[in-house]
Amino acid sequence: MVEVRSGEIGGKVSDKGMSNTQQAVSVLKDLILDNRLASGSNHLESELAKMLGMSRTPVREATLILEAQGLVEVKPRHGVRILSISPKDMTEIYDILTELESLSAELAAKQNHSDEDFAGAVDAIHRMDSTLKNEDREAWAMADETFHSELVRLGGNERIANIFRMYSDQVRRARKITLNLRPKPTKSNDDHRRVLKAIRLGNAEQARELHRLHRIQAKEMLIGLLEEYGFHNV
Amino acid sequence: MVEVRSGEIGGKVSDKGMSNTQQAVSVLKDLILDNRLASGSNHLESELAKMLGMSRTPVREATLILEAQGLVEVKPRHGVRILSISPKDMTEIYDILTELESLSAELAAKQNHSDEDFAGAVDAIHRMDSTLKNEDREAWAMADETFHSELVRLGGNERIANIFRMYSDQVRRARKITLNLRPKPTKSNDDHRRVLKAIRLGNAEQARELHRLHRIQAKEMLIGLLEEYGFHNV
DNA sequence: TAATAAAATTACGTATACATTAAAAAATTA
DNA sequence: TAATTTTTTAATGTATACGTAATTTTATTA
Repeated sequence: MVEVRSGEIGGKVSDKGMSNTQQAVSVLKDLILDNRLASGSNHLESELAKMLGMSRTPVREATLILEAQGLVEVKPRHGVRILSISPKDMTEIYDILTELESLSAELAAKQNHSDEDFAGAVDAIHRMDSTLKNEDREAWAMADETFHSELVRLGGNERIANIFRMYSDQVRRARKITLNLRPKPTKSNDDHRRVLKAIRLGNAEQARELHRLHRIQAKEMLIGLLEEYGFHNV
Repeated sequence: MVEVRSGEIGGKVSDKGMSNTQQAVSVLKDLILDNRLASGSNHLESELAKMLGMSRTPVREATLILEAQGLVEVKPRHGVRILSISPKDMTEIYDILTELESLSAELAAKQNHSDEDFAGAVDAIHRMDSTLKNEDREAWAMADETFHSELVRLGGNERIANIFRMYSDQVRRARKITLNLRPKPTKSNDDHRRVLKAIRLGNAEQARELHRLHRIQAKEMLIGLLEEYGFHNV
């Protein structure tokens, strides 16, 4: 049995001010995204409670929150089921992100952002370049996600940002798998550069369409890989 | 003090098989959407528990779920705050729905739906026509929401359906207010007819763009009305 | 009186107890 | 043996108890 608490395995260093419920959400999410709670597996409330070193009450609350976020399914008397992601799920999520990120690009282009506002996105692109040179795909993926997240932030729609975070969590496992199967993502870096340029020039429609295309291509490659390699549930 | 339980005021007729937590979610949601729990107001867990005739535990769980759905904010020691909707919130939500519904129209057009599949949408349009003739705007709004919901269903992306439901709930109060301020929504009916036609003809790009335009116009009118009449928080 | 400190209140977060009921196991019957 | 019924087990849903800490009230001081 795994004993998981903040300072030990859980990950997060500082739990200060966090309620047990919030801690449980955070730790469970980490465990799920790391695949240490395997997708498809079931876990009783009491088991998780023992694992997290707290009573059932906050664990139960956490599972309800995670269920609302789409990471688990609470099935009475069968425990909490860690949801897996199928190619169909990936398609659904990528379709949504394609639309909402493209809209974000459009909205970002329509605003009067300062150079400072773009610093995060510029830095992300730089890191994508350098990590790609070093063949560090793990780090490249992080920088890539940062760029997308910056794009969404620049768009200024907070609800899109929430949706983005939620679905990024859900597809992380699948992305990790395809990361080393896919060809070297040189084009992604170029795409991002072009999108950012269009945004900075205030060219909303172009930014939107460029990003949309980028996303659609990324989706097709990813789904293709998942199906080609037979990952029907991740 | 208001005593709210299923058969009495709560609304839902059958609570069979529903846990108290689920009932609490359902009843509280109804109360919020009906504005019987006013937006902006705060309510202690114990108050809601007494109101719903159950202990704090399920009520607390319900508020966490409703918080994850964006209807309330849980503020320790200040109670549960019923969130209000500002024009900015409306803009955010309508922008999201515009994209996701337009995508749904596109996806629907790309599928091979039978006539039966379209029955719901066709019926909704008929009801929009008849209710408009009878000047029954309340009923018109219901039919309109049904059409949009059918559109999303035809698109086949379940996550979009979830997002749609969630945000429809959030904007219902605001829509109700503008319903009698707006001009007679004749054009909406025509728009829907055209979108549906494009979908049935398999003209994905046209369906997408038609619906997109429809949504953008609806949004601008709605936000315009809210601001014109000074509804800064609904 | 206004500002500060002390005391009282009380809402929340959590643990725990327990009834309910679904699932599993055992016993019975055909 | 296979199917059915009964018994047992145990996970959940809910109520409740209670410590903690934030807030409010009261008292004290300048």
